[in-house]
Amino acid sequence: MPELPEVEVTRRSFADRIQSARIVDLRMGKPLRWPLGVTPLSLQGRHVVGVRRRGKYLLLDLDEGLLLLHLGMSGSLNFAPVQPEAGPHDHMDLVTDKGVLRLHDPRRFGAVVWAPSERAVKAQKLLGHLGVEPLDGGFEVHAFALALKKRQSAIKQVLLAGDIVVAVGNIYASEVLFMAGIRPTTQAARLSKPRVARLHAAIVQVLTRAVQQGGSTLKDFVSAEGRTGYFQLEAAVYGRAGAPCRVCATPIRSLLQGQRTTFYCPTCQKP
DNA sequence: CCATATACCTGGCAGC
DNA sequence: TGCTGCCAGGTATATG
Repeated sequence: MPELPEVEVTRRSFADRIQSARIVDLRMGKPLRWPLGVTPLSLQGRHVVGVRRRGKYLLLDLDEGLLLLHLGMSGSLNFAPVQPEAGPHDHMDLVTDKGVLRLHDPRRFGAVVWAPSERAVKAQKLLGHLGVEPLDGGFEVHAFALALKKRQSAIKQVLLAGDIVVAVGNIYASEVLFMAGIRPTTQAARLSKPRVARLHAAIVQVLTRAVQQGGSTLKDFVSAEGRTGYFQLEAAVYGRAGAPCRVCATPIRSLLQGQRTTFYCPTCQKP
């Protein structure tokens, strides 16, 4: 579910409301991707200092240590003054004096991990080799082009790998390549400088627009205040195999790349 | 170092 | 109606 826009929309939907909240309790449900790494009891009395995003991870900074949250494929957060009794897929309740932050995650690919510091997070090899943030101003065309020159695999898979630029997932990789007019199977290293520049601009534009639209709700994404996203309504190619291209009416095609489905327009996107 | 495959887990849906 | 197989927004890890 959650790529950069969904994670960012989620962050914005509760960051201010949980700011300075005091942790009363932490209740964990079924096991997630990794163990919490600390006893929930020891978090009682800590305060939430801020909520940041790094790639698709959310970082809850506490006055001592931090909680690292990941939504996996099917996760969503909800922040409300009071939560009803937890259902079978609610696996974390962070109870604070300002409200309860609940993680709902049917597939349990998500994670909640405590670390004493960001240095410790890296030591646990969690936020290992993440690339640059595409919307932070540190995303430079020239460095992007240089990095792509070193990669022989298909551009779609290089974008998904996230070690050059983070947080572009399976939906937005297809969308970004459509906007840039680039065939997803094109070898990254073979892209000309002007085409890399178009791709760079497309990444920034598509992700910015998707955040504005509240993310994409394909199935069940909702922000922490329960809002669905609208970007999927304007998706050019994702999920539209067989449907006419919105630009040239050629039927959109799909293919498998590294076990993930890719969508593209064979006319608008050149190898 | 690089590239690709695999595992994790559950629910929804098409097809029989 | 009920079963089976396949698909789904991610990513650390193993393997070549």
